[in-house]
Amino acid sequence: MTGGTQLGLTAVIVAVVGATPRVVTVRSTFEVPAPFRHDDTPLPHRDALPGASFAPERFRTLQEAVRSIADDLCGLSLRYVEQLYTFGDRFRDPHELFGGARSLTVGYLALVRDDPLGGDATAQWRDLYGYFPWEDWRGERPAVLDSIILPALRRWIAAAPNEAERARRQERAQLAFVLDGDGWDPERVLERYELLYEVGLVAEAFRDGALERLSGAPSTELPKDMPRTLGRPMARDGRRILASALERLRGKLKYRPIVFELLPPIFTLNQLQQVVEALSGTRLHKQNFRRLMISDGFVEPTGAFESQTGGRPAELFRFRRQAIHERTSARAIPET
Amino acid sequence: MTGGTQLGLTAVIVAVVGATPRVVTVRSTFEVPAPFRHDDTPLPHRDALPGASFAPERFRTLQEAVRSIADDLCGLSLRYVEQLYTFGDRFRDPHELFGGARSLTVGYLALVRDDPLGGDATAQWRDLYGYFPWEDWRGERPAVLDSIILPALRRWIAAAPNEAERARRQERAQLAFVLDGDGWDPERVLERYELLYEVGLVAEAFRDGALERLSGAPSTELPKDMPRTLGRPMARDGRRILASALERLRGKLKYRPIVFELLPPIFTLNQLQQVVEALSGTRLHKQNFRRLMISDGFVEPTGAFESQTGGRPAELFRFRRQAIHERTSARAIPET
DNA sequence: TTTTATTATACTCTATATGAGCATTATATA
DNA sequence: TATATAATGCTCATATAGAGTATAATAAAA
Repeated sequence: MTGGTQLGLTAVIVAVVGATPRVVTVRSTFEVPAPFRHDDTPLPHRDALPGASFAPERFRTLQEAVRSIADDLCGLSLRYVEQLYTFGDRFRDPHELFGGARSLTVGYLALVRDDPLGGDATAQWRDLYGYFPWEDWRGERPAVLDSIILPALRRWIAAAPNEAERARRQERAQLAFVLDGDGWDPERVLERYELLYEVGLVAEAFRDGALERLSGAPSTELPKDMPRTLGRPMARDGRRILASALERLRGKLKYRPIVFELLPPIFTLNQLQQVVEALSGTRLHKQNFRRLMISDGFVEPTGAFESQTGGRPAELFRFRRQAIHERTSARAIPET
Repeated sequence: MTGGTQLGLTAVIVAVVGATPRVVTVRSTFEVPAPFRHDDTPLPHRDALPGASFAPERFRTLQEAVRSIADDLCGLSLRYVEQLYTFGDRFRDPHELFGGARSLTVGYLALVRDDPLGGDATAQWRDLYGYFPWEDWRGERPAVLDSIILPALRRWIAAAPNEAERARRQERAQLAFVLDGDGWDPERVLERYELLYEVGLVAEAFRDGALERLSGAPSTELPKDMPRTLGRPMARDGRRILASALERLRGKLKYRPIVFELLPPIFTLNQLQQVVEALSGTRLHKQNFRRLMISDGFVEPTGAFESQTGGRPAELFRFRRQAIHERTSARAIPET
């Protein structure tokens, strides 16, 4: 049992302020150990997801430990917590490259209402789409797609060493980014991030390649001259975990009423819609959204009105918790 | 850092033979350590899910390690592997009760075609519904529901210490088992298992209570006289992991074409339907199922026919992999 | 005070998907 | 040749999604 494993917990803590989805980051303290450090050592990325190693003696469950981390590091009391995925690929944490034990982390998604941060002084809210600018389709089609991503993908496909590999690349790129035709799937967040990593369009790919070379580990092939990379990078595999979180969130949005965890107890349908749009990254049809929310029974009117709308006052609604029981099954295989 | 943690991997390996869903089990070797053993020490449950501790130096990814375990223990080459969940509750493994380190395991769902087992001589295929007899609604409504489960749930609700708790119990039972009305949700597999555990209708609840008392740990309150318990028990929290797997499988069935991983390359629509029914535990309308499969483009006719049907020969179909691209979004929030 | 801009809300229309059932076809067997 | 059995084809009613038009209630501008 050489080395053993180190088990950590990582939290993706999400809130929505107005129309902006936010995530909590803390400042990463990782430095390449001195013996390996050169003049051209790449600077580590400083945005990290809040996390800590799991202390088995202190917590009965992993979720309790996550709540404690969120409280300690961010001063937040989490409303909704859900396990995402356990990340265990070799070298996911650069410590491993320099003699550290194999590092695994269990990722969690947490939702909170917009609250002030306390705890660790480095904790702060950041715009989620700063990390994934290609994921926000609420306004125009994201400009980076046509200016950078699609051309780079086409070059990457053309550069395939053989025909079979070219076909595979074509298929992956088509599925993730829709090279031609339409059919952007908001849910393929992780697939897209991983493809960009592989193609070398995110800074982490270069950082990891450089660290691997420094440490003497066999390193990934990537162009020497770093092209323009996209989105704000994160320490370790933070952005991969964040991508998993956004993917899960978008998936669940459709069939579980989790948005309400992000809203105040009383809200207008427009606020509700803005939060959904912020997370799904798409625009919705207002009248139909309204019809759906009401007919599904997820909301009920309070009789009160919000008049700061700039137009006709909007009725205030509250979440109907019972609606979960009356839930209609998602698109189903036809029954009997 | 007292004790530390032990990280394992656990595989739920599923196949469908005809209309019977199967899962691989191996024989558990756990024994209560001698100093704690009494005359009335509960017998450990012998069905275990295949698993092993994670060897970080040998594997680049957790999934590689799972494939290796499946090969070593069961002689199987896994077609489809998907991470389920990481189980880390205190005492999920009885070793912990007797001084062992905190044990976590990462659960994986794997699908294979029906293959003979090799490897560990104790590996064998077992009927999945042997573990969850209340989950199979393909024939009659499962008899245990009315004969045992619902009455026990009603007693449990009535025995609540106060009104608030009674309401909570009522709500949970209604959601999971539909005390009255209709609306059985095939996907709430884990919720149902956990409720039965809490109510004391599965043998593991008694085993765990007894082991906790033996070890001196604070133990759960359960009736002294064990009532008739339901389904085949499993070692440790195997059945909880299995329930997660079935839940995930049923969920994915609706929007991802994973059934095809369980079928031979060429199959009739009836075979396809039987596999879906086996996993979902429900009956489907044959003509509509056919219409859906064809219109979604998931299958294409081969031109060949199967004549051992007992009636008109059935056309043989193959899976159309491209259909994944043309995928239609699941029940969606209305767009723009 | 009237007009205009703005947003909320109500309602309508159409295309499609789903749940259900009936009708027809192609086999094996009596 | 008749009968049982299963596969396949087709129709119909209803529900739901996507899209758009119409009306209502405000604040701010004219």
